[in-house]
Amino acid sequence: MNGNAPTLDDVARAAGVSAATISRCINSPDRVAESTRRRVQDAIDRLGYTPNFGGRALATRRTNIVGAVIPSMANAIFAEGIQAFQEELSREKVTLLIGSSNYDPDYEFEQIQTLISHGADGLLLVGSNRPERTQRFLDARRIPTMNVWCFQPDPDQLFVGFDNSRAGADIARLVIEYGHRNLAIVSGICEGNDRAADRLAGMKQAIGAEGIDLKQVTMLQTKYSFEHAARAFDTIIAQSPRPTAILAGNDVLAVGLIERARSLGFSVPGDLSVTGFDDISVAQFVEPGLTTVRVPQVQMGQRAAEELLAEIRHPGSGKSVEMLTHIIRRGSLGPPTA
Amino acid sequence: MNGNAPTLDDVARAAGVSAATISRCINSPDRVAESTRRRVQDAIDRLGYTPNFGGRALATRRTNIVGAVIPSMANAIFAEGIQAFQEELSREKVTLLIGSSNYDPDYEFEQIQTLISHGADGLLLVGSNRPERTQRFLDARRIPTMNVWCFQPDPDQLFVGFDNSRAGADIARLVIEYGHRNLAIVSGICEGNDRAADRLAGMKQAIGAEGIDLKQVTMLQTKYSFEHAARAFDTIIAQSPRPTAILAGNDVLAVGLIERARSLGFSVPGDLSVTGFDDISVAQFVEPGLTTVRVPQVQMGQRAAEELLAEIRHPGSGKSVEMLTHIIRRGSLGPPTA
DNA sequence: AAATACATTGCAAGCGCTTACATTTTGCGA
DNA sequence: TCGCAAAATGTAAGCGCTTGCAATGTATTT
Repeated sequence: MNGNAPTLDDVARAAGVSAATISRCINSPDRVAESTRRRVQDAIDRLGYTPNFGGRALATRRTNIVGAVIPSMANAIFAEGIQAFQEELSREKVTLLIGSSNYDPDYEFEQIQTLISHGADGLLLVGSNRPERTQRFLDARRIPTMNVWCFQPDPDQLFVGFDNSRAGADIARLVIEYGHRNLAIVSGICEGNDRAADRLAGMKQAIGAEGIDLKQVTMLQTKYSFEHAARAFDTIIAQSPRPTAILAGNDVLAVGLIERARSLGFSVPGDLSVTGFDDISVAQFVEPGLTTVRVPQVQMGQRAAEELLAEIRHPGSGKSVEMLTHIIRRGSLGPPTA
Repeated sequence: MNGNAPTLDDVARAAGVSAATISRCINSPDRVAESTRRRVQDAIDRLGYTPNFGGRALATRRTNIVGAVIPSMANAIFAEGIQAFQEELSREKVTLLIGSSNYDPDYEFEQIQTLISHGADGLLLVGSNRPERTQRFLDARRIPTMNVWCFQPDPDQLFVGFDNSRAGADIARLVIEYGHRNLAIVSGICEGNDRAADRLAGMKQAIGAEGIDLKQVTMLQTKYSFEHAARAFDTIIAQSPRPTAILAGNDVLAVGLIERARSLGFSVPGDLSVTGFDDISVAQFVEPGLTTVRVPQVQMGQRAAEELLAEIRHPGSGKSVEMLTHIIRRGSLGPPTA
């Protein structure tokens, strides 16, 4: 905030009208005569006036801010979706406040509180299962909240997302179709991360259904980073019998696995197939291209914005939307070699 | 904002004291008697009170928000730096509002206005040369502003960045040292982007200084995307004599070039070397690894936060800092083949 | 020409909070 | 016990904006 910022009154004086008129010029221009509007606009431009946010928030009891808490800004997974979300919001003159939780529920709660105390009219959150305490806070404040990246037919909550479990099952089934029986899974850490947990559950379910003994499947959970993936690879490759395919819980892990494999001299998919999840942009630029589950990030972001805004403006009017994923086939998945 | 949110008065009534006392409990607890403080804290907890941001902003003329406008959220270039910036801020209980300009000066100006009107106490901007109009606005408002990703010894402005021109020269020199005489440059679009322009200028200067005729160097400017880079590659590869090395203005372009090269059957660096700029995380995962200029993103973000906060709290006390870049050698640059 | 409707504009009361200043309470020395 | 400084608390005036209501001006109808 700033000492020399011009206020409504300054503009009013400059334009020779009352403050109310200026306010109306800005908020409902059609209630003001064309000629005055021009004069006012002129004064606004000349003074470089911008409405003071605090004053406006106080008077309207609306901030036109929505908050988003994403698990991480450091990788590309959420970038596109958030970008789309933001674009949709700014079309409606709503500002986005972004926080990141680093996949930590406590930190997520903290971020949520910050956002709320900054007056966020609504919230975008990733995933759905959060601690009791967080949910209680949200409920008590009756903050319109949109959950993305997951989907549950829960009438009390707003979702725009997809079924991680089903998508996980789909990709697992595809791998098995290719003839792999000897599998490993490298998942994200499931605790506090329902998307990771659901993906894993879906994969396990599909694998079991295909008659493969889950006890024979090496399963690891690790952080979403190239290095962690590399370490996971080292563990997996030491198994005997050695898996012929690794299902990764997301693309960052998958790329990490592929890189490590190749730098150790394994060929992908010759010696070993790898699949990903999310279809972030690296997925098509890694060598070989990553066979992965495409998540409709952009659509998800847009739609989430629409429905959240609807819910904010007319509580009860936001709708939940289930989106579909599909598998993108690139080179990283092939048949197993004998 | 929320109809049922308790206000200071509610708390005051519940605790049987005046609103002023509650305010003091929150902002300067030591000016309140221990016993009342406990009673008040109790009421606050019971009611789940959180100060209203608008009211507070209005009264203190401080928001504890800083804004950042980055050119793009869609690629990874700014992600790490911004993350570091944000972490540093939140340590000080300051919230970050992020906007993106899509490399468009007009849109940047718009975002800046939004940020300011939301009460940002200070601003983080990428690069330094912005339109007259933008600069005037900033100056008029006396908004503490930090410029990153560039460095100019301008006493009137705050910088935490590095010399793009020098770094550009460094990498060009390295390429020439490898024996390349036949060069091409694929730069970002320089108009309105001083970083891109400086990098290009540095490269040209170094190339000229090594006695290579700049007229023989194919130079293209294009948007930062894999596809645009691919198209640029097609142009370059049609040149005769064919360049043996391409200097890219950033890593996204470089990766795009490499991918296109390989998919057309060229070997990198066998047939053609490629260098990047920025060292985003894909750079080490593309095949071959990208020889590029490492930019100290994280440090830059941290330091920018520190100095900007200093400037906000005590105008005049923020310092400009020049950081150093260095070249990371990976596989994409090799000697030319005869 | 008077009456009516409607479009413009101004007036003034808050919105929830902080803070300078005024007032009350408390603690302590004489 | 009284007086007085210091500590604790209360009072009230804004901070910049929106908005219901009132007042004015203008055009249309009778």
